[in-house]
Amino acid sequence: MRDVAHLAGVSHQTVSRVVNDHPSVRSETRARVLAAMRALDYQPNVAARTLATNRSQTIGLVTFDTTLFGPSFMVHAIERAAREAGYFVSIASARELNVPSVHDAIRRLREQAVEGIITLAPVAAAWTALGRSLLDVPAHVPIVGMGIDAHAMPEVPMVAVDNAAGAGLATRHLIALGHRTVHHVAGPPEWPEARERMEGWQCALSDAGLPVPQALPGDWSARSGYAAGRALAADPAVTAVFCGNDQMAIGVLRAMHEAGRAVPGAVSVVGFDDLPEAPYLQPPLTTVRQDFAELGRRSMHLLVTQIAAGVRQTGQHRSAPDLVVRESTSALAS
Amino acid sequence: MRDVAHLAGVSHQTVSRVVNDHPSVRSETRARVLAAMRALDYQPNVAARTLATNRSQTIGLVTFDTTLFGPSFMVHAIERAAREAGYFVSIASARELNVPSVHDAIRRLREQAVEGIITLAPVAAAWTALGRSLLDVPAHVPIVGMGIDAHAMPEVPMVAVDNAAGAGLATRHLIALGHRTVHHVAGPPEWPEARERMEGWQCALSDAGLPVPQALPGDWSARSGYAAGRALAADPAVTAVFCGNDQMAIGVLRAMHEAGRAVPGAVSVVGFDDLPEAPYLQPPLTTVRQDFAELGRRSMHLLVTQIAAGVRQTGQHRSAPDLVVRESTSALAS
DNA sequence: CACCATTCCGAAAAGGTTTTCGTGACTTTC
DNA sequence: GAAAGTCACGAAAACCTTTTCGGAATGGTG
Repeated sequence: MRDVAHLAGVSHQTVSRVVNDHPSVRSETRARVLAAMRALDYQPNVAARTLATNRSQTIGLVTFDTTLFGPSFMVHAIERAAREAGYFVSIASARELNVPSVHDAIRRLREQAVEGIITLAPVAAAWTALGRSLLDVPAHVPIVGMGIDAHAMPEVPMVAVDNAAGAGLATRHLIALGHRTVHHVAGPPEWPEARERMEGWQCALSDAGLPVPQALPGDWSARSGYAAGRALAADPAVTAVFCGNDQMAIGVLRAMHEAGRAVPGAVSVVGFDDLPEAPYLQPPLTTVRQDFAELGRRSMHLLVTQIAAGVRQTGQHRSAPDLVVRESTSALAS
Repeated sequence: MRDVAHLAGVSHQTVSRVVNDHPSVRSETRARVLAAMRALDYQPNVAARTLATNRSQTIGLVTFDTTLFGPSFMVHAIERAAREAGYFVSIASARELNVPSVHDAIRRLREQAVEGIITLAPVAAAWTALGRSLLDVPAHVPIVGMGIDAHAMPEVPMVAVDNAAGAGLATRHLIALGHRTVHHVAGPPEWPEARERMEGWQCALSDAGLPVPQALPGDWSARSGYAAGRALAADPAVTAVFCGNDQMAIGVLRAMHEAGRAVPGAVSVVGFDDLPEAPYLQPPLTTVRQDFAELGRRSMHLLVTQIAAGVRQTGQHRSAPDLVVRESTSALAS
């Protein structure tokens, strides 16, 4: 910067003014400075700027498993939104699905002086711990939780799809097709999304006065869906299955096929997420679509608002999912 | 830090020494300082440290579409490896699939003073531009390209799976099953991976003295695979298809099914990547597996080496893929 | 012509750490 | 017992910006 100032024949403060678009600098001077900057390939030093302004222009993202479709899409959407808002994004993943890992990721991020944090990691328990850490360091760190447990963490603003409503949509769709009950392959209970979807499914069944079978445990993977599917296929009473996500639905479809139970002829299957591949599965999967891009934008917006205001906000921001009916569901053959 | 020093009754330099594990500080003093740090919940200021040491402890990741399985997995693997090596990772995505976008992402990263860059974005053309930018700013910025065009960019070290070899494996597998030729659904030509797989497929056919049909264009998506699949299904001469990735293979499987052409009875299909869902598709997909986690570790290792040495390295680091045979391929019924 | 506003720019402090150098105290060695 | 060496720590400079304040030049006004 000193060199630039020297070359342009001004002082370094003037260069700073040019960089920051300060009004009071003659346009002729500005041009000279800009020329010098280009000539020397000047790159402002973020560290020094951060030190002087106390603003890092960076937000932190704590992830757990970016291999899953939802989170990976979210990373993309958030980066996009952050760039447009003039922020960099730094990511820190939780090593494992437990409290210390999430805590550690947040610590690393804060150490890096991020201006705000968005978290994609699940673990209701970890959020309790986060709450504690947030109380330790009073609420000057803006944060938004994506898909966190709203009950356990009322003081953290959250944005998520309305999972219970989505599950309700799926379950009622199957009920309307005449199924006497709907079975459920659930995601891991550590994920609030999984629990909410399970609740939505339970409620929809209860409200319709139908029996609520035991849900089968899954871990979001097709492999776990396949395992659950084999169990369901063995029971001739099973005619409708709602899966916690599309990957597990893929596993269920496979298990049904192997067992010779036609989908949707004998068994109807519904997923959740609407993967890009969903229309091309065999059969094309009926599923609940959530608008990940919109969620990403919303969370970023919420974070920026908090950063600007310097005040923690609260509240749930739920977006409504849609049911996309394809060919994996049909009326119960009576 | 001043407060910590004051509380511990030492000067701030001593605190710095404790933080940086400098040897010459009496253990009793160290304990006092550590206690003070804990008491005041002291967090060292990264900006100031970066300013003083000229090291940001951050590496940059330029991505394009983290929605695709490969890249999203890679982000995960790299973050993991980076953390273990003591680095933060900051991501910047290219807005579009062209030169200025990639260039801009790199500029943003460099502005942020990252110590090195790993790029997951494709576009051979963009890499040419990157080469230019690297010459503008002489090689003090360590970099590694994942899946870049090795011919166009010999001076940038790269790590990738041996795509041509993988494509050869797949194609020869089909040839060995008696197929008279193998059709190909290719990824977008902007991606070097797609071009290398295409070349591997061509070579394998030529080497076997078989005719090389026109490849069908795809964009990695199941949708594009489906479109290509419909065209292939309409041609009764088609008995074997090698797809540039698993998603497109999903689309092809669907198209074959709709057209009433049994897989693998009438047509054999091979994919590339080995998605976690691949074993649960209908039929379970024969595909080429690449070890994404290993690739992530390797690229990080290469980057760290460069950062430590302060010298740009070059060379290709190829890892060998495996063919995973499942049920979507079978011998040609003669 | 003197005075005031306004515009443009420089001087200097501040931000929090690392690092080099120096100093005093203590230990070793012949 | 003195010289040499080691250890623990403090003083101060350096890293590169931003920002506040004040000064100088310019232009306009009474």
